[in-house]
Amino acid sequence: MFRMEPQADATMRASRALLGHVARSLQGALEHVTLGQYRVLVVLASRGPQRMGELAEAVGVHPSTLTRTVERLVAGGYVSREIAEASRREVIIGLDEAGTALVEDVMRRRRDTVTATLERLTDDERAAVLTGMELYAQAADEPAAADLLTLGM
Amino acid sequence: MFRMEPQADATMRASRALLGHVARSLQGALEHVTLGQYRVLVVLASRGPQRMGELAEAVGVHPSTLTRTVERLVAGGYVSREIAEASRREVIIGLDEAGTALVEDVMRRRRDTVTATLERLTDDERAAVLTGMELYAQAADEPAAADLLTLGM
DNA sequence: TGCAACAGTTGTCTATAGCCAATCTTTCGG
DNA sequence: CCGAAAGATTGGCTATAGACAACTGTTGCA
Repeated sequence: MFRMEPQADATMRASRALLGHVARSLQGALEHVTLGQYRVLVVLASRGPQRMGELAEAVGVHPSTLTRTVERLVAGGYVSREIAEASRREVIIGLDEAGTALVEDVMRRRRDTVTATLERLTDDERAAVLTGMELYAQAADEPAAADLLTLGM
Repeated sequence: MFRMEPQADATMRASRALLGHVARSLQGALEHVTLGQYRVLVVLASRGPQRMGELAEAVGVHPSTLTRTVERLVAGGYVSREIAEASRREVIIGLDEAGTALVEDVMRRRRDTVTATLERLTDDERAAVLTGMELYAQAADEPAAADLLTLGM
């Protein structure tokens, strides 16, 4: 029977580092929108335009709550809000320019930080990181979208 | 000139997986306290008892905001609040039982998820993950506490 | 001893988030 | 073509967070 602790420890340490990078990438965005609002943007970025109902379901809030949140996002130019062609009682929310830019900016920052970290390593080390990260990512369950949303991914 | 993208991609994927694990570990706690309140608990867990002023500074909020937040945490039995022996104008906040339990529970869940992920790998693969994670953790700047707090780490 | 600086709290205000119930419009089925 | 169901919004309420200004009590120093 082997001991899991050393690996788990190393992974927890690396997770702290990675999460520090994730967190830092979010800081800028959180000066413009709240975490809850950012979560809406992330859903739209990954799933494309959505009906209010789907969106509320995806984000996990009451439809009436989403109405107000979307109201603020529209006011900020982050999302667009239009009546569906097919059915006039449905309302479709989509990412607008500011929203797209915000999400892309966060991703770019995150990626830059990761890249900067990797650049401190030698080629061999970098290859080892690649292998380790790929294995971990594969072994992990596909992270439930709902889980990630908690933290605005 | 080499291409950084593959490594950065893999690392971003792994970060999503890890972040999913972090988020899931937080879900339970967020049924009891808000993310902001949890951040206070995390600071206390990592730095030990603090003065109100230090704590407000660490969490990055106005002292008056912290007064109210601490009020709620005391009411929930998460933290203790007592006047400093040395100076009666200072107030020391410390983790109480419920607070300690909450933070430990989150950490335990997180660790369990990581461990479960690693258990799906062979010994060799696990060793490769260990190596990769350690290299990345070393190369990363020590994550600024302030950054981690954004996500309640 | 007396005053200035320090540490926190309290009062007041604004913004966001969250829910439920009620309402309005639209769509769909009989 | 009429009533029920669907989709979203509005009104009303509570809780949290956040800031600033004003205030209270405590230290420390001159």
